[in-house]
Amino acid sequence: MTLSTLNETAHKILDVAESFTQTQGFNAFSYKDIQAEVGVKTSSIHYYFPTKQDLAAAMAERYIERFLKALDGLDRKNITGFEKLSTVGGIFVDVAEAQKLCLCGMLTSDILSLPADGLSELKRFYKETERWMARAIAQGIEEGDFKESLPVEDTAACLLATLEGGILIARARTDGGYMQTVLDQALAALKK
Amino acid sequence: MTLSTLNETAHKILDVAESFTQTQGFNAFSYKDIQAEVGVKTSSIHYYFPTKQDLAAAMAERYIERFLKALDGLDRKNITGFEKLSTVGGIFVDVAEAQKLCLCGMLTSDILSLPADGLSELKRFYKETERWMARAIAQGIEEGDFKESLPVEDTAACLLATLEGGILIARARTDGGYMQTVLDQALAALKK
DNA sequence: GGTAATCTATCTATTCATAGGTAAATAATT
DNA sequence: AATTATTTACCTATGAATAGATAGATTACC
Repeated sequence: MTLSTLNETAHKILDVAESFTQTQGFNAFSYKDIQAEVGVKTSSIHYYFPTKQDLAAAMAERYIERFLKALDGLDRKNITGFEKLSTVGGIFVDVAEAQKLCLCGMLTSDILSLPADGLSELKRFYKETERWMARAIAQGIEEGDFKESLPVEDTAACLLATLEGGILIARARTDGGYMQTVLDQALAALKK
Repeated sequence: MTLSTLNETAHKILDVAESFTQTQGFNAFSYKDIQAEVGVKTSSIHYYFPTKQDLAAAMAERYIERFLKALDGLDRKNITGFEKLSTVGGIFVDVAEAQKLCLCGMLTSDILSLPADGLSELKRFYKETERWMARAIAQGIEEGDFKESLPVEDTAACLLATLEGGILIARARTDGGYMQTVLDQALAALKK
Protein backbone atom coordinates (compact mmCIF):
# COMPACT_ATOMS: atom_id res chain seq x y z
CA MET A 1 0.00 0.00 0.00
CA THR A 2 3.08 2.21 0.15
CA LEU A 3 2.05 3.92 3.33
CA SER A 4 4.66 6.62 3.00
CA THR A 5 2.86 8.18 0.03
CA LEU A 6 -0.37 8.71 1.93
CA ASN A 7 -1.27 12.32 2.52
CA GLU A 8 -2.99 13.93 5.47
CA THR A 9 -6.53 13.21 4.32
CA ALA A 10 -5.72 9.57 3.73
CA HIS A 11 -4.26 9.35 7.22
CA LYS A 12 -7.33 11.01 8.71
CA ILE A 13 -9.49 8.48 6.92
CA LEU A 14 -7.37 5.67 8.32
CA ASP A 15 -7.54 7.19 11.79
CA VAL A 16 -11.31 7.22 11.74
CA ALA A 17 -11.63 3.81 10.10
CA GLU A 18 -9.24 2.39 12.65
CA SER A 19 -11.22 3.81 15.51
CA PHE A 20 -14.51 2.52 14.09
CA THR A 21 -13.01 -0.90 13.54
CA GLN A 22 -11.65 -1.08 17.06
CA THR A 23 -14.94 -0.04 18.62
CA GLN A 24 -17.57 -1.49 16.33
CA GLY A 25 -15.95 -4.03 14.05
CA PHE A 26 -15.04 -3.92 10.39
CA ASN A 27 -18.52 -4.74 9.12
CA ALA A 28 -20.34 -2.36 11.42
CA PHE A 29 -19.37 0.95 9.80
CA SER A 30 -19.69 2.34 6.30
CA TYR A 31 -17.96 4.86 4.09
CA LYS A 32 -20.78 7.21 5.01
CA ASP A 33 -19.80 6.97 8.67
CA ILE A 34 -16.24 7.88 7.77
CA GLN A 35 -17.51 10.78 5.69
CA ALA A 36 -19.40 12.12 8.70
CA GLU A 37 -16.26 12.11 10.83
CA VAL A 38 -13.60 13.17 8.38
CA GLY A 39 -15.64 15.66 6.41
CA VAL A 40 -14.85 14.40 2.92
CA LYS A 41 -17.38 12.69 0.68
CA THR A 42 -17.53 8.94 0.33
CA SER A 43 -16.34 9.25 -3.25
CA SER A 44 -13.15 10.86 -1.98
CA ILE A 45 -12.61 7.97 0.35
CA HIS A 46 -12.95 5.65 -2.63
CA TYR A 47 -10.36 7.80 -4.35
CA TYR A 48 -7.79 6.79 -1.75
CA PHE A 49 -9.11 3.33 -0.94
CA PRO A 50 -11.02 2.02 -3.95
CA THR A 51 -12.55 -0.87 -2.04
CA LYS A 52 -13.22 -1.48 1.60
CA GLN A 53 -10.72 -4.30 1.50
CA ASP A 54 -8.05 -1.87 0.39
CA LEU A 55 -8.97 0.18 3.39
CA ALA A 56 -8.62 -2.85 5.64
CA ALA A 57 -5.23 -3.70 4.21
CA ALA A 58 -3.92 -0.16 4.65
CA MET A 59 -5.26 0.06 8.18
CA ALA A 60 -3.66 -3.22 9.17
CA GLU A 61 -0.35 -2.35 7.56
CA ARG A 62 -0.11 1.03 9.24
CA TYR A 63 -1.15 -0.30 12.63
CA ILE A 64 1.28 -3.20 12.53
CA GLU A 65 4.16 -1.05 11.38
CA ARG A 66 3.56 1.39 14.22
CA PHE A 67 3.14 -1.32 16.80
CA LEU A 68 6.25 -3.23 15.84
CA LYS A 69 8.17 0.02 15.71
CA ALA A 70 7.04 0.75 19.26
CA LEU A 71 8.33 -2.66 20.34
CA ASP A 72 11.59 -1.93 18.59
CA GLY A 73 11.77 1.39 20.40
CA LEU A 74 11.53 -0.39 23.73
CA ASP A 75 14.43 -2.63 22.76
CA ARG A 76 16.57 0.44 22.25
CA LYS A 77 15.88 1.62 25.78
CA ASN A 78 17.98 0.40 28.63
CA ILE A 79 15.22 -1.34 30.56
CA THR A 80 14.61 -4.79 32.02
CA GLY A 81 12.62 -7.56 30.40
CA PHE A 82 9.95 -7.11 33.03
CA GLU A 83 9.71 -3.39 32.29
CA LYS A 84 9.35 -4.11 28.60
CA LEU A 85 6.46 -6.50 29.12
CA SER A 86 4.88 -4.21 31.66
CA THR A 87 5.02 -1.28 29.25
CA VAL A 88 3.49 -3.20 26.37
CA GLY A 89 0.90 -4.60 28.76
CA GLY A 90 0.10 -1.01 29.67
CA ILE A 91 -0.79 -0.30 26.05
CA PHE A 92 -3.32 -3.11 26.19
CA VAL A 93 -4.73 -1.77 29.45
CA ASP A 94 -5.21 1.64 27.82
CA VAL A 95 -7.01 0.13 24.84
CA ALA A 96 -9.22 -1.91 27.16
CA GLU A 97 -10.10 1.16 29.16
CA ALA A 98 -11.17 2.90 25.95
CA GLN A 99 -13.54 -0.06 25.46
CA LYS A 100 -11.72 -0.85 22.26
CA LEU A 101 -10.10 -3.93 20.84
CA CYS A 102 -6.62 -4.26 19.47
CA LEU A 103 -7.09 -3.48 15.76
CA CYS A 104 -5.52 -6.78 14.79
CA GLY A 105 -7.67 -8.62 17.29
CA MET A 106 -10.81 -7.14 15.78
CA LEU A 107 -9.65 -7.80 12.24
CA THR A 108 -8.90 -11.37 13.26
CA SER A 109 -12.46 -11.78 14.45
CA ASP A 110 -13.61 -10.39 11.08
CA ILE A 111 -10.99 -12.31 9.15
CA LEU A 112 -13.38 -13.74 6.56
CA SER A 113 -14.25 -10.22 5.45
CA LEU A 114 -10.63 -9.40 4.68
CA PRO A 115 -8.56 -9.81 1.53
CA ALA A 116 -6.59 -13.04 1.44
CA ASP A 117 -3.28 -11.32 2.12
CA GLY A 118 -4.79 -9.71 5.20
CA LEU A 119 -4.33 -13.07 6.82
CA SER A 120 -0.59 -13.06 6.33
CA GLU A 121 -0.34 -9.53 7.73
CA LEU A 122 -2.18 -10.60 10.87
CA LYS A 123 -0.08 -13.74 11.09
CA ARG A 124 3.00 -11.55 10.95
CA PHE A 125 1.66 -9.34 13.74
CA TYR A 126 1.16 -12.25 16.09
CA LYS A 127 4.40 -14.00 15.16
CA GLU A 128 6.55 -10.91 15.55
CA THR A 129 4.90 -9.84 18.77
CA GLU A 130 5.32 -13.30 20.22
CA ARG A 131 8.95 -13.39 19.21
CA TRP A 132 9.52 -10.03 20.84
CA MET A 133 7.81 -11.19 24.02
CA ALA A 134 9.83 -14.38 24.02
CA ARG A 135 13.02 -12.30 23.89
CA ALA A 136 11.79 -10.06 26.69
CA ILE A 137 11.00 -13.10 28.81
CA ALA A 138 14.43 -14.57 28.09
CA GLN A 139 15.94 -11.27 29.14
CA GLY A 140 13.94 -11.32 32.35
CA ILE A 141 15.21 -14.81 33.09
CA GLU A 142 18.79 -13.73 32.56
CA GLU A 143 18.22 -10.77 34.82
CA GLY A 144 17.06 -13.12 37.54
CA ASP A 145 13.52 -11.74 37.67
CA PHE A 146 11.68 -14.62 35.99
CA LYS A 147 11.66 -18.33 36.64
CA GLU A 148 14.41 -20.20 34.81
CA SER A 149 12.03 -23.04 34.08
CA LEU A 150 9.91 -21.01 31.65
CA PRO A 151 9.65 -22.29 28.07
CA VAL A 152 9.96 -18.85 26.53
CA GLU A 153 8.18 -19.38 23.21
CA ASP A 154 5.12 -21.06 24.69
CA THR A 155 4.99 -18.62 27.55
CA ALA A 156 5.08 -15.73 25.10
CA ALA A 157 2.27 -17.28 23.03
CA CYS A 158 0.27 -17.62 26.20
CA LEU A 159 0.95 -14.09 27.34
CA LEU A 160 -0.16 -12.55 24.05
CA ALA A 161 -3.30 -14.71 24.07
CA THR A 162 -4.02 -13.51 27.60
CA LEU A 163 -3.67 -9.86 26.60
CA GLU A 164 -5.82 -10.22 23.48
CA GLY A 165 -8.43 -12.18 25.39
CA GLY A 166 -8.39 -9.80 28.34
CA ILE A 167 -8.94 -6.80 26.13
CA LEU A 168 -11.89 -8.59 24.57
CA ILE A 169 -13.53 -9.63 27.82
CA ALA A 170 -12.98 -6.16 29.27
CA ARG A 171 -15.62 -4.86 26.85
CA ALA A 172 -18.27 -6.95 28.54
CA ARG A 173 -17.28 -5.89 32.02
CA THR A 174 -18.11 -2.65 33.66
CA ASP A 175 -15.93 -3.26 36.68
CA GLY A 176 -12.93 -1.06 36.00
CA GLY A 177 -9.49 -2.43 36.60
CA TYR A 178 -10.22 -5.83 35.15
CA MET A 179 -7.56 -5.61 32.45
CA GLN A 180 -4.96 -4.30 34.87
CA THR A 181 -5.67 -7.23 37.15
CA VAL A 182 -5.26 -9.67 34.30
CA LEU A 183 -1.99 -8.06 33.29
CA ASP A 184 -0.65 -8.00 36.82
CA GLN A 185 -1.55 -11.62 37.35
CA ALA A 186 -0.06 -12.70 34.01
CA LEU A 187 3.22 -10.97 34.80
CA ALA A 188 3.26 -12.15 38.40
CA ALA A 189 3.08 -15.72 37.13
CA LEU A 190 6.41 -15.21 35.37
CA LYS A 191 8.20 -13.95 38.45
CA LYS A 192 10.40 -15.91 40.74
CA MET B 1 -36.96 -15.32 25.05
CA THR B 2 -38.45 -18.42 26.68
CA LEU B 3 -36.16 -20.82 24.86
CA SER B 4 -38.21 -23.82 25.86
CA THR B 5 -41.09 -22.76 23.60
CA LEU B 6 -38.95 -22.67 20.46
CA ASN B 7 -39.79 -25.32 17.91
CA GLU B 8 -37.52 -27.22 15.55
CA THR B 9 -37.42 -24.55 12.86
CA ALA B 10 -36.51 -21.87 15.34
CA HIS B 11 -33.72 -24.04 16.67
CA LYS B 12 -32.44 -24.70 13.15
CA ILE B 13 -32.39 -20.96 12.54
CA LEU B 14 -30.43 -20.46 15.74
CA ASP B 15 -28.03 -23.26 14.79
CA VAL B 16 -27.24 -21.61 11.47
CA ALA B 17 -27.10 -18.09 12.89
CA GLU B 18 -24.80 -19.30 15.63
CA SER B 19 -22.47 -20.93 13.16
CA PHE B 20 -22.41 -17.83 10.95
CA THR B 21 -21.73 -15.64 13.94
CA GLN B 22 -18.89 -17.80 15.17
CA THR B 23 -17.23 -17.92 11.77
CA GLN B 24 -18.02 -14.56 10.20
CA GLY B 25 -19.26 -12.25 12.90
CA PHE B 26 -22.72 -10.94 13.73
CA ASN B 27 -22.67 -8.18 11.10
CA ALA B 28 -21.30 -10.33 8.31
CA PHE B 29 -24.36 -12.45 7.55
CA SER B 30 -27.94 -11.64 6.63
CA TYR B 31 -31.37 -13.18 6.98
CA LYS B 32 -30.96 -14.20 3.36
CA ASP B 33 -27.89 -16.25 4.25
CA ILE B 34 -29.89 -18.03 6.92
CA GLN B 35 -32.68 -18.62 4.44
CA ALA B 36 -30.25 -20.34 2.07
CA GLU B 37 -29.10 -22.73 4.79
CA VAL B 38 -32.32 -23.46 6.64
CA GLY B 39 -34.67 -23.44 3.69
CA VAL B 40 -37.31 -21.11 5.08
CA LYS B 41 -37.89 -17.62 3.74
CA THR B 42 -36.51 -14.55 5.46
CA SER B 43 -40.05 -13.55 6.39
CA SER B 44 -40.37 -16.74 8.37
CA ILE B 45 -37.18 -15.98 10.18
CA HIS B 46 -38.66 -12.61 11.11
CA TYR B 47 -41.72 -14.49 12.31
CA TYR B 48 -39.60 -16.17 14.99
CA PHE B 49 -37.11 -13.38 15.56
CA PRO B 50 -38.71 -10.06 14.61
CA THR B 51 -35.42 -8.16 14.63
CA LYS B 52 -31.83 -9.23 14.27
CA GLN B 53 -31.25 -8.14 17.83
CA ASP B 54 -33.90 -10.57 18.99
CA LEU B 55 -31.96 -13.21 17.11
CA ALA B 56 -28.76 -12.20 18.86
CA ALA B 57 -30.43 -12.31 22.26
CA ALA B 58 -31.88 -15.76 21.65
CA MET B 59 -28.59 -17.07 20.32
CA ALA B 60 -26.66 -15.81 23.31
CA GLU B 61 -29.20 -17.09 25.79
CA ARG B 62 -29.25 -20.58 24.32
CA TYR B 63 -25.49 -20.78 24.02
CA ILE B 64 -24.84 -19.59 27.55
CA GLU B 65 -27.44 -21.89 29.03
CA ARG B 66 -25.87 -24.88 27.27
CA PHE B 67 -22.35 -23.89 28.18
CA LEU B 68 -23.05 -23.33 31.85
CA LYS B 69 -25.01 -26.57 31.94
CA ALA B 70 -21.96 -28.36 30.54
CA LEU B 71 -19.83 -26.87 33.32
CA ASP B 72 -22.41 -27.98 35.83
CA GLY B 73 -22.30 -31.45 34.34
CA LEU B 74 -18.56 -31.61 34.96
CA ASP B 75 -19.10 -30.69 38.59
CA ARG B 76 -21.35 -33.71 38.98
CA LYS B 77 -18.63 -36.01 37.74
CA ASN B 78 -16.07 -37.39 40.14
CA ILE B 79 -13.01 -35.83 38.52
CA THR B 80 -10.10 -33.66 39.65
CA GLY B 81 -9.87 -29.90 39.30
CA PHE B 82 -7.18 -30.39 36.71
CA GLU B 83 -9.38 -32.72 34.69
CA LYS B 84 -12.22 -30.22 34.79
CA LEU B 85 -10.08 -27.42 33.43
CA SER B 86 -8.50 -29.70 30.89
CA THR B 87 -11.90 -30.82 29.62
CA VAL B 88 -13.23 -27.30 29.27
CA GLY B 89 -9.97 -26.29 27.63
CA GLY B 90 -10.55 -29.09 25.18
CA ILE B 91 -13.82 -27.49 24.12
CA PHE B 92 -11.90 -24.32 23.28
CA VAL B 93 -9.33 -26.33 21.33
CA ASP B 94 -12.11 -27.91 19.29
CA VAL B 95 -13.66 -24.54 18.49
CA ALA B 96 -10.26 -23.16 17.52
CA GLU B 97 -9.63 -26.08 15.20
CA ALA B 98 -12.93 -25.38 13.50
CA GLN B 99 -11.58 -21.86 12.89
CA LYS B 100 -14.44 -20.49 14.90
CA LEU B 101 -14.70 -18.16 17.84
CA CYS B 102 -16.55 -18.75 21.06
CA LEU B 103 -20.02 -17.34 20.35
CA CYS B 104 -19.77 -15.04 23.33
CA GLY B 105 -16.31 -13.93 22.31
CA MET B 106 -17.56 -12.98 18.88
CA LEU B 107 -20.63 -11.23 20.27
CA THR B 108 -18.37 -9.35 22.65
CA SER B 109 -16.34 -8.08 19.72
CA ASP B 110 -19.64 -7.01 18.10
CA ILE B 111 -21.07 -5.74 21.35
CA LEU B 112 -22.16 -2.35 20.01
CA SER B 113 -24.47 -4.09 17.55
CA LEU B 114 -26.31 -5.90 20.32
CA PRO B 115 -29.33 -4.92 22.39
CA ALA B 116 -28.44 -3.33 25.70
CA ASP B 117 -29.39 -6.39 27.72
CA GLY B 118 -27.04 -8.45 25.57
CA LEU B 119 -24.27 -6.90 27.56
CA SER B 120 -25.55 -8.28 30.83
CA GLU B 121 -25.91 -11.74 29.32
CA LEU B 122 -22.29 -11.68 28.19
CA LYS B 123 -21.22 -10.32 31.53
CA ARG B 124 -22.98 -13.22 33.14
CA PHE B 125 -21.21 -15.69 30.86
CA TYR B 126 -17.78 -14.42 31.82
CA LYS B 127 -18.55 -14.04 35.49
CA GLU B 128 -20.04 -17.50 35.87
CA THR B 129 -17.33 -19.18 33.86
CA GLU B 130 -14.64 -17.44 35.89
CA ARG B 131 -16.32 -18.44 39.12
CA TRP B 132 -16.47 -22.02 37.94
CA MET B 133 -12.80 -21.95 36.98
CA ALA B 134 -11.88 -20.42 40.30
CA ARG B 135 -13.60 -23.30 42.07
CA ALA B 136 -11.85 -25.84 39.84
CA ILE B 137 -8.50 -24.22 40.61
CA ALA B 138 -9.27 -24.25 44.33
CA GLN B 139 -10.12 -27.92 44.03
CA GLY B 140 -6.82 -28.58 42.25
CA ILE B 141 -4.97 -26.84 45.05
CA GLU B 142 -6.70 -28.96 47.66
CA GLU B 143 -5.87 -32.05 45.68
CA GLY B 144 -2.23 -31.08 45.77
CA ASP B 145 -1.91 -30.66 42.00
CA PHE B 146 -1.73 -26.87 41.83
CA LYS B 147 0.47 -24.36 43.59
CA GLU B 148 -0.94 -23.25 46.95
CA SER B 149 0.15 -19.70 46.27
CA LEU B 150 -2.35 -19.14 43.45
CA PRO B 151 -4.87 -16.30 43.91
CA VAL B 152 -7.77 -18.32 42.56
CA GLU B 153 -10.03 -15.51 41.30
CA ASP B 154 -7.35 -13.65 39.42
CA THR B 155 -5.86 -16.83 38.07
CA ALA B 156 -9.27 -17.86 36.79
CA ALA B 157 -9.76 -14.48 35.13
CA CYS B 158 -6.40 -14.89 33.49
CA LEU B 159 -7.09 -18.42 32.34
CA LEU B 160 -10.39 -17.51 30.69
CA ALA B 161 -8.73 -14.53 29.00
CA THR B 162 -6.01 -16.84 27.71
CA LEU B 163 -8.54 -19.26 26.26
CA GLU B 164 -10.62 -16.54 24.61
CA GLY B 165 -7.52 -14.86 23.25
CA GLY B 166 -6.00 -18.12 22.09
CA ILE B 167 -9.10 -19.08 20.17
CA LEU B 168 -9.01 -15.69 18.49
CA ILE B 169 -5.36 -15.78 17.51
CA ALA B 170 -5.72 -19.35 16.28
CA ARG B 171 -7.80 -18.01 13.38
CA ALA B 172 -4.80 -16.10 12.07
CA ARG B 173 -2.43 -19.03 12.36
CA THR B 174 -2.27 -21.93 10.03
CA ASP B 175 0.15 -23.89 12.17
CA GLY B 176 -2.07 -26.51 13.74
CA GLY B 177 -1.72 -27.26 17.39
CA TYR B 178 -1.35 -23.66 18.45
CA MET B 179 -4.41 -23.66 20.69
CA GLN B 180 -3.45 -26.95 22.27
CA THR B 181 -0.02 -25.52 23.03
CA VAL B 182 -1.55 -22.46 24.64
CA LEU B 183 -3.87 -24.61 26.73
CA ASP B 184 -1.10 -26.96 27.81
CA GLN B 185 1.12 -24.08 28.78
CA ALA B 186 -1.63 -22.28 30.67
CA LEU B 187 -2.44 -25.40 32.67
CA ALA B 188 1.22 -26.27 33.21
CA ALA B 189 1.68 -22.86 34.80
CA LEU B 190 -0.82 -23.83 37.51
CA LYS B 191 0.90 -27.06 38.40
CA LYS B 192 3.27 -27.66 41.26
C1' DG C 1 -1.49 22.96 -18.93
C1' DG C 2 -1.33 19.03 -16.36
C1' DT C 3 -2.01 16.55 -12.20
C1' DA C 4 -4.03 15.75 -7.75
C1' DA C 5 -7.91 16.10 -4.89
C1' DT C 6 -12.51 16.68 -4.21
C1' DC C 7 -17.28 17.13 -5.44
C1' DT C 8 -22.17 15.99 -7.40
C1' DA C 9 -24.93 12.65 -9.04
C1' DT C 10 -26.11 8.21 -9.79
C1' DC C 11 -26.16 3.00 -9.98
C1' DT C 12 -26.86 -1.63 -8.52
C1' DA C 13 -27.30 -4.75 -4.98
C1' DT C 14 -28.46 -5.82 -0.54
C1' DT C 15 -30.23 -5.12 4.21
C1' DC C 16 -33.72 -5.49 7.62
C1' DA C 17 -38.35 -5.21 7.93
C1' DT C 18 -43.56 -5.15 7.05
C1' DA C 19 -48.04 -6.11 4.84
C1' DG C 20 -51.08 -9.27 3.70
C1' DG C 21 -52.41 -13.91 2.39
C1' DT C 22 -53.01 -19.15 2.87
C1' DA C 23 -53.19 -23.94 4.37
C1' DA C 24 -53.23 -26.81 8.15
C1' DA C 25 -53.63 -27.71 12.86
C1' DT C 26 -55.95 -26.81 17.23
C1' DA C 27 -59.54 -25.16 20.29
C1' DA C 28 -64.21 -23.63 21.27
C1' DT C 29 -69.14 -23.74 20.56
C1' DT C 30 -73.35 -25.61 19.38
C1' DA D 1 -69.95 -34.95 15.92
C1' DA D 2 -70.11 -31.04 13.17
C1' DT D 3 -69.23 -26.33 12.70
C1' DT D 4 -66.88 -22.22 13.64
C1' DA D 5 -63.15 -19.56 15.33
C1' DT D 6 -58.36 -19.05 16.38
C1' DT D 7 -53.58 -19.92 16.09
C1' DT D 8 -49.42 -21.58 13.99
C1' DA D 9 -46.29 -21.63 10.49
C1' DC D 10 -45.24 -20.58 6.64
C1' DC D 11 -45.53 -17.89 1.94
C1' DT D 12 -45.32 -13.84 -1.88
C1' DA D 13 -44.54 -9.28 -2.62
C1' DT D 14 -42.85 -5.09 -1.53
C1' DG D 15 -40.69 -1.01 0.83
C1' DA D 16 -37.42 2.25 2.74
C1' DA D 17 -32.84 2.68 3.80
C1' DT D 18 -28.21 1.82 3.20
C1' DA D 19 -24.13 -0.39 1.18
C1' DG D 20 -20.17 -0.19 -1.74
C1' DA D 21 -18.87 1.59 -5.92
C1' DT D 22 -18.38 4.48 -10.36
C1' DA D 23 -18.60 8.35 -13.87
C1' DG D 24 -17.76 12.66 -14.82
C1' DA D 25 -17.46 17.62 -13.54
C1' DT D 26 -15.02 21.04 -10.80
C1' DT D 27 -11.49 23.16 -8.20
C1' DA D 28 -6.64 23.73 -6.40
C1' DC D 29 -1.99 23.48 -6.98
C1' DC D 30 2.73 23.13 -9.27
